Amino acid sequence: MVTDSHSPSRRPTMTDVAQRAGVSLKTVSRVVNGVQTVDPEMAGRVQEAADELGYRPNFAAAVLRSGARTATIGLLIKDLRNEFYATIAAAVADVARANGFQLITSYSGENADDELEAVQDLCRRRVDGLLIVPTSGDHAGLQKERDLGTPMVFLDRRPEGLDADAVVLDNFAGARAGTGMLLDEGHTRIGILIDTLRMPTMGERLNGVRQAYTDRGLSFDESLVVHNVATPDKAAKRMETILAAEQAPTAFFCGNNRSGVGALRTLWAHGRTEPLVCFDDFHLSDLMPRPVTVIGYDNYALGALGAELLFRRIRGEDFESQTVVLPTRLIRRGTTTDAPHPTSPVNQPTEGIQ
Amino acid sequence: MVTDSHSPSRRPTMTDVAQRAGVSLKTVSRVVNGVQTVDPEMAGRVQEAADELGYRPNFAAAVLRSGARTATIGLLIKDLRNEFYATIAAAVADVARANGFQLITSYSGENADDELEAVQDLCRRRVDGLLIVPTSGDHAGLQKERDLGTPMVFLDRRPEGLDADAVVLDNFAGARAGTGMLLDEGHTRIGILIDTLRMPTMGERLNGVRQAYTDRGLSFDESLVVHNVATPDKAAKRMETILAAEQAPTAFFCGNNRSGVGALRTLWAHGRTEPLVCFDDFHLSDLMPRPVTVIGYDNYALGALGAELLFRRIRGEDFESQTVVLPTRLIRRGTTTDAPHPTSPVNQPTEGIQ
DNA sequence: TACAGTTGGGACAACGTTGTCTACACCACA
DNA sequence: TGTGGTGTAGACAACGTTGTCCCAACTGTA
Repeated sequence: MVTDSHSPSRRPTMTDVAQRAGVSLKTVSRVVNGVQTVDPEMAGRVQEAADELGYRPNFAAAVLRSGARTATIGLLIKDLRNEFYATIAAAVADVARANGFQLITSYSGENADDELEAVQDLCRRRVDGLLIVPTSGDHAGLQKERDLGTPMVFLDRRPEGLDADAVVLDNFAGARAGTGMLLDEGHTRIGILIDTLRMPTMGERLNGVRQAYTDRGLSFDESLVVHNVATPDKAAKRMETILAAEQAPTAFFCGNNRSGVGALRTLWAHGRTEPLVCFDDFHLSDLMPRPVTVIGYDNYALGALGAELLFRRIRGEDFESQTVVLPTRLIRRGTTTDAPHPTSPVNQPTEGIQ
Repeated sequence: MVTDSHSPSRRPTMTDVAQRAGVSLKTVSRVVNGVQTVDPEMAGRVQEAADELGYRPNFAAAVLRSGARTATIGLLIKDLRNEFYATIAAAVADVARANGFQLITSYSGENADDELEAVQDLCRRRVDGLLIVPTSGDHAGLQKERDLGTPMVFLDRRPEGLDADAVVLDNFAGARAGTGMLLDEGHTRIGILIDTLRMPTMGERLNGVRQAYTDRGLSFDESLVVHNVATPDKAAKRMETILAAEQAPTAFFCGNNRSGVGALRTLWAHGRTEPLVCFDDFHLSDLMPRPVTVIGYDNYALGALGAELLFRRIRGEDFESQTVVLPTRLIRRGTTTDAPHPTSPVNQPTEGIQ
């Protein structure tokens, strides 16, 4: 049997460095942490030994002993291939970096159970805070984790059954303005394509649509609403049916960019020119063959404000749970000029997109 | 002076649970880890105590003691707002999740020093592996970290001055095919817009352009190459000058999607119809007012294959450093049908985009 | 009743680091 | 020469967990 004097790939520890430099463990600790009460000659020797061995401090051990922060936040988010989520992630990453924190990006899952499991894993890792872009409905399960001392901020959707901060969009006002524009242009039969109403944001947008009708003393025909349009492909298919119908709408409102893009594809494939308003701006929407009016917002700010809020909590600031509502902006293309519309007051972010 | 019997927000530990359940620390450990040699009645009592206190295992402490993996990988990447990087990040996130790992997404920085610093921070945190989408030129500084036991895989660019795995695109073949198409259509004055040649990928693409000329016995006019086109705005501006020139090119080749999008903007704003080939596909490129031919590739596969490679290393597989070259595909729009072109052999990924 | 074998639970040390306390050497000053 | 202060370094314990070892209590059998 061969005795291996040292396991081959074990990382060197402070003890190894101390031995090599002929000093105590604690002195190495002092040098590594830049404590000034070490004789320069000795510090030099220690540094040399550390370099030779390729010593790298074990951050987790230091955190464990000192009770310091892990300097890590978690982000629960769905699909980074989606421009909307990717921009949020970019904003959060920027703020984390500015604060010297690392960011763990985790999947928010398909339902409340997945979400809870992901949160619990991050809590086991003792992240200092969590940003959650929820997919599920009920967040009551997370209350316990928050009470246990992990601050949470929700992005894009208000938490349900849970007392926590949030940064959301003014979905109602945005949809109201977008629909209003179409109504004011004389359209009364507006086809509405939305994703499932289990997403509260969709409900808010649909209510905004209804309100635009009410504002003008018009009645809204609920049969013009097409539900569960979750993907561009679905939207494109549904549009085929809609356009073929006898009394086809003369204009369209799409609840998000996925349905919007799909609907446009079909519309243009048939050479149709019905105006379409899309909630969510999307990349290159200004380069499209026909002007696309969109309801845009500062997506980056959504993430950045959420992260800032979280860091205030992490720094120990204590305040009532708050919900920041970000304004949307109707970006008219090809009709009149861009015009902002009234919305809930909010500290307007200054960060630009791109 | 008030003695605080227990600090207010300290998380409960195994010791606390043990005390409450009236068992030993070790028994709690056994229950938490699902060891079967515990009396069910006692296990129940422990579980109950743990639930009441809101006990959450300290993952870092467990890793420290047991010497297990941190089950974490690091991803160094630049700007998630860029569709190219976001897709890579999404792929890496998916593979990490499939392996039960968490993903720390960190910024790869502007230069080799930033990059090294980011890598070192992740090594202090003892990530089990690193995926790097490099921005800098020289990676020799990372050799040490790799030797110390952190496997690394480079994405999109080959490592320089460092022995490590990589997954890259066949930039040369892609550019050659794209330029070849324009030449075969009869264009000989092709304007070339590229970013800085300090990006080796740009050099490979430019060489592909040159090769296309050589293939056909044509000579390439280097004065048609516009360098340092780093943003869409820059591309749009440079195009203004180019179009105004006396002997303007009759076709264009853009080195990446940033320059491509900017160039198209100016081209279309002037109602020009010169064909343009763009390296990198981009979102909605098929919905553009005029057909845009692009050199596309499976971006998601780039990230996924890199992550798979990394996990093989993490699992302890030992093999020579390898570089996987992903094929590109010339996507002709508005001219003929899509046609793949010959390229280096590689196990073709099956994952689709979106 | 005595003994071996099996089962379940606790005591203790260790992972790699830092906080606290103490010890020693040196200097200045009385 | 004694005293006190300062500057530097080491000993020891502790962070929250798990691995190892051992012991007590059962079981079944001769």
